[in-house]
Amino acid sequence: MSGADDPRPCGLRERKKARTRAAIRQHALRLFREQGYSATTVEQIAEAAEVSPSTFFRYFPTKEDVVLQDDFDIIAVEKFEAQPAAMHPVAALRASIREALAEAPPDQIEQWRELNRLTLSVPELRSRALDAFVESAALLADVVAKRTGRNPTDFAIRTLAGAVVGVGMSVMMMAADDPLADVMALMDAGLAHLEAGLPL
Amino acid sequence: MSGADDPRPCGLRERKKARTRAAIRQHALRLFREQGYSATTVEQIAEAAEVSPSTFFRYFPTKEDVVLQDDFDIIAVEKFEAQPAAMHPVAALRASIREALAEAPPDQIEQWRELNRLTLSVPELRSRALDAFVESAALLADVVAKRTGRNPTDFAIRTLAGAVVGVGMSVMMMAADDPLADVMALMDAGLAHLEAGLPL
DNA sequence: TACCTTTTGAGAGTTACTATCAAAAGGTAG
DNA sequence: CTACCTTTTGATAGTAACTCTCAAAAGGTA
Repeated sequence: MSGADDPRPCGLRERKKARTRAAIRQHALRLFREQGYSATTVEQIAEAAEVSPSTFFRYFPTKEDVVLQDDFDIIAVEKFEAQPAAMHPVAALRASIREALAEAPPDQIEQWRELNRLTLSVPELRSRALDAFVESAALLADVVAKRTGRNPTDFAIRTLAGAVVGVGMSVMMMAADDPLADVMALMDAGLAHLEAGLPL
Repeated sequence: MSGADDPRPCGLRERKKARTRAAIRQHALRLFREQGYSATTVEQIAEAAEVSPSTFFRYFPTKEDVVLQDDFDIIAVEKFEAQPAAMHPVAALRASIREALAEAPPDQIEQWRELNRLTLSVPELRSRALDAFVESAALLADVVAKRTGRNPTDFAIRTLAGAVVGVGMSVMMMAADDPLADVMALMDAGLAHLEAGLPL
């Protein structure tokens, strides 16, 4: 259920921590599903996971982070850096997303889907997700700058990164309107459209 | 109830409300400037503005809204709708922003600047601002759809709107890095770049 | 003046989050 | 196994952003 945990569980301590973390998230998501995000208190989550509220906050700095702490971005960025340098940035990004999805186990993808759904439907979470998106964009801009041997603060590069992120957000909003939509497929289409020069 | 809708502040009541609202915002911004956003409590603001905390929350649903409730977007959208229908959406948007700035009094512009600075420097505010940005984009997409006689849910249109918003955000982040920058000039340059097809 | 509506403040309550600190559990050396 | 050190945990107390309710005050009207 909780997908990508540490690939090598070393000490007993590490394993227990991972289990606690997974338990908290699992019970949190269940409660959110059953009674809604804001109607669920941290105290309830802690009780369900059989830890103290203090411990909850040790594992997740905020209630939002139970939903938002997500490794998809990180994986995608890793994939991006592995793309051939000659590739157009937008094309490289599309490839990265495709690869990240292809390699992830199905239950991981299903969890991403649920987190996505939740994020889109709770305004509080959506705001923070957008913020994370923008941060990823800054990272993307840096990576693109490195690939093209230009300054990371280059206006053209940052504007491009901004446009990419904007398309991503627009896709998120479209997916929010239609919960049955395949977010990742839409994302690919949106980036393809951007690659084509945004024809109307 | 006095029948007709009143777009102008007529009675004493309306004027007092406007004054209270302005006082709260003014004292809040001063306190934020003096001691920082998060170090300032709603209680302090209420006391400075000589109202009760209850009254503060009647005027602004959250502490964040003191900073974020902003009429620039609304004005810009109005301007946008007044642009000739034949104009390219991005060009029309650039013109709208230019006009909105040209018509606003200098002190209004200065306040926008300060709000902008604050918004960029406080993560909490930034998140919410991004959200507002995206909402404006949805509005923009609708307007563009009307102009071109297409479906408001048209993928190409929403993707274009997303890209525009993304460029806007990227400009905001660049301005955050360099507080001396002229946000509006950067915004115009970014949109011009997008209009040109995002050449690297 | 009398009356009705809107606005306000006071008070109590909820919840996310922070800080501290002693107890418990995990891990290690003798 | 014992003694010891480090990490993790839970209890407690506190802060601050809200929310709700209700009666008093102020604005407006007949």
